[in-house]
Formats: sequence, C-alpha cells, structure tokens
Amino acid sequence: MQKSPLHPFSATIMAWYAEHQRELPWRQTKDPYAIWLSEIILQQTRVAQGLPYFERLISSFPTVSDLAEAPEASLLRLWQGLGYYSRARNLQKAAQMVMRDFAGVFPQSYDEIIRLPGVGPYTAAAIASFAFDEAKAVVDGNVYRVLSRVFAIETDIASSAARGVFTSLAQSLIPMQDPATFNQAIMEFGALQCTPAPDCSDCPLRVSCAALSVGRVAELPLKSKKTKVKEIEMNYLVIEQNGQLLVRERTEKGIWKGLWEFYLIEDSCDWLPFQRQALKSPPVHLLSHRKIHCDAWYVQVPDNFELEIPEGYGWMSPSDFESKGKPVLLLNLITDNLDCPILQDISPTYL
DNA sequence: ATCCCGACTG
DNA sequence: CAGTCGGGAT
Repeated sequence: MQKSPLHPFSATIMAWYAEHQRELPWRQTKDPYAIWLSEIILQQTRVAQGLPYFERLISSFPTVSDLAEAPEASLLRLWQGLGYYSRARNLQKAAQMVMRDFAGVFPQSYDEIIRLPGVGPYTAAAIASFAFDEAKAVVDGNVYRVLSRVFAIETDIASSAARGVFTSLAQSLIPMQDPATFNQAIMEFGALQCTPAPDCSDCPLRVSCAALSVGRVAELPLKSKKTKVKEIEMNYLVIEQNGQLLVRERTEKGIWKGLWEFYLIEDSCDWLPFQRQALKSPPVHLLSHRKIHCDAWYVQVPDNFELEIPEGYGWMSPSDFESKGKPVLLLNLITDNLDCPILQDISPTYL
C-alpha cells in the first residue's frame, strides 16, 4: 500500500490520541446511525452533558427506523434539557428521509449525508470519516482552536472566509490511510489539551506551536462577533381545575418550539382571574441571546366555574404533562415549588 | 460575568 | 450574511 508521508502535526496528535482518548460508546462502533445520533447530540454540547442523552436515545430508538416512527413528543421529552430543540426535530425528519429516500440504508458518502436536515459540513465530515473512512476533514470549534494556535492563524473565525481557510488546512493535514483517527484526534486534542485556557507545559506540540512561541495562545482563535442579549419577562400562571392543568405546546417559531408550558403572560401580569398564590421564582434564566426574568403564580379555579380557555391552551393531567418536553426554566420552577401539590405530580424523573 | 459550541433561516 | 437557537462550565 502506498503511504504518503505523515505531517509531523498529524503524527503528534494521533500519537497523543492513542494515549489520551476517552472511551466513548460512539467510538466503539462503525454504525453510521449511532455515529450520526452522537454527532447531532454533540453539536453545541459537551461530551459529559450529551453522554446520558445518547444512552437513553440509542436504547429508546435502536435503529433509524425506530426513530423515524417515534412520536415527535416522546423524542422531545427525551431531548428535554439538552437545548437547541430544532436538532431533535431535524433528527427525526432526517430519519424519515433515510427511510423514504435511501430505502432505510443510511447514506454512505459526504455528498449524500449532507443532504440530511440538521447535518452541515462538520457533521457530514464526521459521519463520512468515522463510519465510512472517507478522507473529509472535520472543522468544528476544537479544530479552529487547535489549528489557529499551532499555525498562528489570525483569521477571524466569525468571518465568512474562516471555514474555507481552516478546511483547506485541515484537509492538507488529514492522512489518507486513517482519516477517522485523525479527525477524532484533533477534536479530542482540542477538548482535552488545547482548551480555551490551556496548560501548555505538558503539550506534545509545545516546541512547534507557533502561537506559544509568540505568546498568542490566549488570544487565538480570533473571534470578533459577540451576541447581544435581549432581556425578556415571562410570567407563568399554574392554573389548576379539577386536578387538570392549563397548558400548551409552543408551536410558533422562536425559542423552545415543540416544548410545553403553563399559561404564559409575556409582559406585565395583570390578568387576575382568581386569588393567586405567588410561587418561588426561578433564578434569572440565561440563554446565549436571552436573559429571562420569570415570575410565577398558582391559581386554583373552582370546580364548577366555566373558565374561558385562552387560544392554543387546553387542560391536561399532571402525568401527561410530565411526559411532555419542557424548558429547563420550567423544570426549575417545578422542582423549586414541590410544596405545591400539583407540581409534585409533574416533578421530572431526570433532567 | 464570560466563554464554549453548528446549522438553519430569511 | 446577520440573526436565531439552550444550557452548562469556568
């Protein structure tokens, strides 16, 4: 077999990976379905947080067919607490596309894989290399960090040019004889060794790292854009009548689409149908682009009173509501107010 | 308080 | 191409 020479960088990180890699369930398989599932979970999510979700999802939906046929609500319930819920909705759309357009066989090339919803350049390269040994370099946040430092690249990673610059470089470094291990190695290296605030003293690249030699490690990678945070107010009324709760699914575009919630008043809470009991407010809830101030009240509606149901809302039993996916903000509200009997009944079994 | 992480949408 | 989409670690 013809062997092209290995770049010193590639040799070093692959040797490092052989020593330091974590044992992770999706690294013990070549099953593209399991690898795809793990990669979607790991988008914008750290391994420690994603791991239990992977275990629950793969055992609930062992095959792409199981996932395609699952009710969306049960998928979102399993995804609860992981954030970026469009990932779960796209995951199922993609599973249905595999069944319909690929006859149930997971697509086997980068060009086909990237057609799946929720799969972009990074994820397609990851699946194509890990499952099918296609020599496509992955470029994720770890790769930006590692390459910008080792090669002292000052390209702004928020710029439109960045992806091309880093993809070309990574593609020039990937060894044809083992692209999968190279891709795993460079990301694991970014996750464990070349971290945002790294300890360079025991780094295997410390003698060749360009950023370290010029004292630019802390400044790289360069990133210009910062997201502005909008402050919003959410007032929840936990409305109970006959042991049922007034709830709705968030169907409009925006945050938490597909998740469920109590009666929500976005602005000031001046609707006072009956005597209300203040609940303990959850702490200010921070998203990347939202700062949510939340207040909540409990309202018991007399059994024989005919309440006018607001548009989009309906009555639901606590146990059915428990089985729906809810934002972490509401899970916090529930667990902070377990002295309220009906909230005990929807206390989540896990986050 | 600040930073981390991909893909889609309009 | 700028804005949107969550949650957690440090």
